[in-house]
This record gives sequence, structure tokens and C-alpha cells, in this order.
Amino acid sequence: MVRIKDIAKEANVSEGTVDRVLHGRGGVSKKTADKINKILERRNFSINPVASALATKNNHTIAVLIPEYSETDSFWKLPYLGLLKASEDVKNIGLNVNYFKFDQYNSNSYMEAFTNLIKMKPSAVILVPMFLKETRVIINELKKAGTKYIFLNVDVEGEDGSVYIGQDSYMSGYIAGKLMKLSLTDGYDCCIMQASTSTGDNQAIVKRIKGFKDYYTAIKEEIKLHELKVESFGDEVKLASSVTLFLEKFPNIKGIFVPSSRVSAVVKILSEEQKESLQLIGFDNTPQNVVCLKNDTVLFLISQKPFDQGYEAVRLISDYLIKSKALKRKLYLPIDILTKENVDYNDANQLMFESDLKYQ
Amino acid sequence: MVRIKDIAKEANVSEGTVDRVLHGRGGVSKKTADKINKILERRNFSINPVASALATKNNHTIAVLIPEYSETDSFWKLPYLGLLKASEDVKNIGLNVNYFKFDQYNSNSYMEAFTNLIKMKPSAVILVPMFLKETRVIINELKKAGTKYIFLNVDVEGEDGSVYIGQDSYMSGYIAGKLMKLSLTDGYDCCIMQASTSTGDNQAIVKRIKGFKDYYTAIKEEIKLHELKVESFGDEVKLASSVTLFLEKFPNIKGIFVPSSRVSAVVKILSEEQKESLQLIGFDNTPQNVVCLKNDTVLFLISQKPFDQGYEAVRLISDYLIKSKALKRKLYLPIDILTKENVDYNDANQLMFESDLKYQ
DNA sequence: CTGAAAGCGCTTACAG
DNA sequence: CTGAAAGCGCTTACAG
Repeated sequence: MVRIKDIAKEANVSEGTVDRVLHGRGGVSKKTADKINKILERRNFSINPVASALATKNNHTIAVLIPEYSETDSFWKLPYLGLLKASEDVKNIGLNVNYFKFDQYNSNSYMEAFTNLIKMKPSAVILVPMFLKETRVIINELKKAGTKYIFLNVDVEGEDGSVYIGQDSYMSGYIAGKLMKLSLTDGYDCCIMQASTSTGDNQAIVKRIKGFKDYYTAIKEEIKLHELKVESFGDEVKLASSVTLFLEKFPNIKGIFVPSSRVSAVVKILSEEQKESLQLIGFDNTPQNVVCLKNDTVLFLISQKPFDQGYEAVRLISDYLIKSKALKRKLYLPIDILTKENVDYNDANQLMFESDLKYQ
Repeated sequence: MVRIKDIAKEANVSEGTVDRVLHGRGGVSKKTADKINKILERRNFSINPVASALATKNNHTIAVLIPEYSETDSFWKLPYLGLLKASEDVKNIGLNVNYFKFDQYNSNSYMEAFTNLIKMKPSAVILVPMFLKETRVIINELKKAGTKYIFLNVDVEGEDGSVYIGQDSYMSGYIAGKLMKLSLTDGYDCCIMQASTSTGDNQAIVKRIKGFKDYYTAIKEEIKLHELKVESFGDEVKLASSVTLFLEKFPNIKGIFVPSSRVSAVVKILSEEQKESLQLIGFDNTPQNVVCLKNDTVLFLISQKPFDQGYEAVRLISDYLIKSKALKRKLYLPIDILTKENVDYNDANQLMFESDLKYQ
């Protein structure tokens, strides 16, 4: 391993001068800079990041704005765990991550959390941009402060210079369409079921539905697609009555596509016979959904590596802050097709982290 | 951040003594050890791994024994890239990774590579145990030397204390069976196609076939499964003639399952009409296979995250050597279901690494 | 424009 | 059983 000291000796300069060249801090004559650069190149020098981190006392604060999760609606738990894991990994190099949680159904709590966040003057921000209008305000403030930000899981259109890490929602819907086609015996219809209550997150759902429909258009199949908007997936009684009515009205429906993470809520209100005869496809490996997959009430789940989304978001920001690596406009994570059989293997990283947590 | 210095001051001892307690090096009176431990606990101290790594000059050597890859048979490229990426990540903390490559069809080259490997006296070894008999010899030597080892991608049965990182082959075959069933219109047969030349690697293939068949047993379908052993996937002429003959003999075959990474070789020798009418399912996202997926000649690929296998292997060994984290018996990575539509999103990590390589 | 010295937090001999 | 000091490789003021 070649060290700054070695370079300095060979160039007959001090270590400080080599350091200046290395980081382009200026204040070095062209002549010596050239000389040093040549040696650097020839000896294939690269900075020891460990020593660098120790000496620099990097003291960056990363702030995360993310919805809180609950027992029944646990989608946001996995991204959170991924963020947590990465936070540990980068603590070594002087990065501290702080969390600000909000209620995903309440835009006031969103803004409130942001107000607390911005007080910390973070070096960078990872946020789930749930409410469009409020998000514009937030982005403006961040831009004014010159703070870099990454959108996690939810994208915002028309923001140049923004970074999105998540799934290609359109394509994931398209794939759901393909799987539905495979699962349905010819001649049967399919129903797309969504909640009419908007959570601000529905941009992804709209795109998934578009992709789903486009698949059927592309293959030129004469399958009828019905659409049912239920009031909410949370209210079992209402959900049950509207679904039952709908299925009675269109008895040819044999497939149900739920483009949100709430397919398990639909399963809950189906009769045994319906569970037998209907093919359900949904999104996201929440614990409730996984149960349905395993007891054969849901055939496929499309999953979006929520744990990895969190993890990668922190890693990207970290590389940006420490190694000034450029950020890409979009980082699409895998579109996982989950079945009863492969769901348990799906997130090895996440499982390893969870078992580590247990032993602490 | 609380430092050793802070603990030492509070306990009225030197930093060296705190360090002894921290690492259980002994030579500390019970009384002072207790005192220090209490303070450590109360102040929630944890070692700064960056400073630790720098001071220790960890100088571990990890040796990797892996098949070389070629243009046409590029399966081993991705695990290699994953290993490379992780090597970079851990270089900071004093881990050096050395590679020893062998010809996967030649057991002599396997042993030769190992002979060179063992001369380096590595702290740990990652190996692809291709040849069973030779592998037993290798394992014996490693055990004698007290060197920890990890099996990558290929498992060896009946070695207690061994560690495997890869896929659950049985289950991946089972899933292939399920997908085949979905893809075949009722009443048609399916053919399982494998090469009779063994590469030592065929244990995984045997298990995949077992899983595939078991799926059909489990669902009690009356689908006929034919089996064709071709001489080699490398010889186009012979392959073409034996496949053609077989398909003529059993015209009811509409599905072909190739439980190795060579499905693209089969596509190559099919006629246009055959490509149209046959449903092919294979393994692994090699460039050639991905091409077939995209031009609709292969319907599904089961993939085993080869890049991640390499990456995780190094990370596990690193945690074992540096943080003395226990190694698990098996680490199963995801069983990915790849289609034309999601294949490009499948390995974000790998893509990011490859684009980094380009810019270097 | 350049160098000498101190320091980041932990570990390693060495001395007692 | 315990402490004082030097060192890991890089960075940061400060002096000139």
C-alpha cells in the first residue's frame, strides 16, 4: 500500500502539498502539481478512506422524512429498517442519520415534521414526497438552502435535478398484467380495485393501472377489465358489501388486481368459494400480504424491495457527500415477482439485519 | 460521541486498560474491569471501527477459488464482479482479496489453482467446490490449517461447520415447474433437457429437476414429462439433430425446461416455427439468455443473483474476520423470476458497479 | 506557494 | 496488573 508519505518523499515535497494536489485545494505551483500528479499516477495511489474519515471528522447530518407505520399498515416499516441498517454502516465515516416521521394521511403532520427537520440544517435530505402541494413548498426551501434531496419510493414529476429511488411503477403494473393473463383461463374478466381515498401516494397507483391496462392492449386480447373504486380498504363492512355487489353484477370476473399494498384487505372479506375461484394479484410483501400468498389466496405479489430502497438511499447520499459521486436522476430497483415458494428467500439482506437486531 | 479517552478519565485508568477490557485481553483486575464495564454500559460506548481499523492494520488475506469465464459461457462473470465490488468496499478495513481461477471442466486446474492459493496462507477462503473428490481433499487441508471457508453457488453436502451462500436449488426448480404449468395450455407435454457431460456442478441441476418434477406431483396434474439428455450444449450440430429428433418423436411437447444456464444454446438451434410454438424456461441471466428473454424466445428465467452471491460472500467473511460475527450454515439468496419486462431492473447493484468501472 | 506539527480514536509494544 | 508513548494514514490550521 502506497501512502501520501511515500508520494511526498519521492516528490521531495511535504505531505501537506500532496494532500493539496489530491483534493485540488489549490495553492500549489503548476510545476510541483504536475510532478506530484505524475507520481500519483505511476504508483497508482488511492486515498485510504479510513484514515481520511478519521482525520476529517466528517460530521454530516442526513435527515429522513418518512411516514410512520402501524400494525395494519406496515408498508413503511421495511424502508425504515433499510435506512437504519445503512445508517449503521456509514456511522463509521461520520454520517449521522436523523428521522422525522409523519402521518401519511395528514398533510399537516408532514409539514410539521419538515419544520423540525429543517431546523437541524441537514447536509442532505431523504424524503417520501407524499403530498404534492406541500412537497413543492419543501423542495423550494431545500433548494434555497442548497440542500440535496432524494425522493424515496414516491416520485415527483417535473423537478429537474431531483433524484428518485424506487420502482418503475408503470412497468410493474405491466408485469402484473402479464401475470394476470397467464393466470386467467381464457374468456374470463378481470377487475382492478382501488380505494378512492387519496393518500397523495396514488401517482404510483395510477401508473401501475396504466401499465396493467397497456399490457392487455399490447397483446390485443379481448379481456374485459372492470374497475371498482371502494371507499377505503380500512372499513371492512363497506368494503365487503361493495365488493360482493360488484362480483354479483359481473359474474364473469375471475381475476382481481389490487394495485396498492392492500390486497390482503380484499382477501379478508371474500367467501371461501370466492377465495377458491378468484385469482388475486397485489403489491408489496407486507406481513399480511405474505400470509395470503402462503395460504394460496393471493397468487402473485409484485414487490419493490422496500428494504433495499431505504438502504440504497442512504448509501447514495453517503457516496455523494463523502466521495462527491454524482447522483443519477432515477435509480430503479428490481420488480420482484413473489410467489408462495420464493417469498421467504426474497430479502436476504433484510433478514440478516433483523436477526442482528434481535441479538443486540 | 464518547471515546476511550472519556471512559478512561472517568474510571481513573489509562486508555490502554480500557482497551484491554473492551477486547477481553485479560491482565486486568476484576475490580477495575467491573468499574470500567459499568461506565462503558452507562455511557453506551461503542468502538469507533474506523479508528480501530486504522490502528490495527488488519492485514487479512482472503483467497477466492472460482472458475474462469468465457464469452460463450459467461456465468461466472457476475459472481466475480460481485466479489470485486465487495473487495473494494473492504479494502479500507485492511482486507485483501486474491483470486485463483480454474477451468471448470478440468479438475487438474482446480487442484493446481488451490496449490497456489494455499501457499498464500489466507485467513479465509471463498470457493466454488466444483469437483467433489478434489473438494474433499481441499477441505481437509483447510481444516488442518484452521482456515475458514465458504462455498459459493455450489453446495457440498455432509460437511458440518461449512457455510453455503447461493440458491435453494430444489425450490428454484419447483418454481420453474409452477411457471411452466402456468405457461402451458392444458394437455401439452413438457421436456426437461440437460447435458450428459458433467461439470461437477450438476448437483444443483439434479436438485432443480427434482423440484420441477415434484411440483407436478404436488398438483396432481397428468402432464407428461419427457427427459432428453444431449451430449453437450456446446456442439451445435449434434444438439440440433438430437433435439429435432426428439421433438419429432414427441410432437405433444410444448414446453422445454433447461435446468442449467444454457437455454440460449437450445434457442439457437430451434426453427422459427418452434420458437413460436414452444414455451422455454431456463436459468440465469447470462447475456445470451437475456437476449432470448427480450426477443420472446424464452418466457422466464430463474435467476440466482450471481452478483450478490459474490458480494455477500466477501461481506460475510469480512464480518467474520473483523467483527467475529458467527457464520450461518446456509445463506439462501433470492430466487428471482425474470421476464422480458423486469430483467433490466433486476440487478441495480451490479449495474451501478459496472458503470463505476467504466469511469475509472 | 510550501512545510512542520498536532490531531482524529484506537492499538501496540514496552517498561515497571 | 497498569500506564505512557508511539503509531496507523490523512487532514488541518498555522507560520513563513
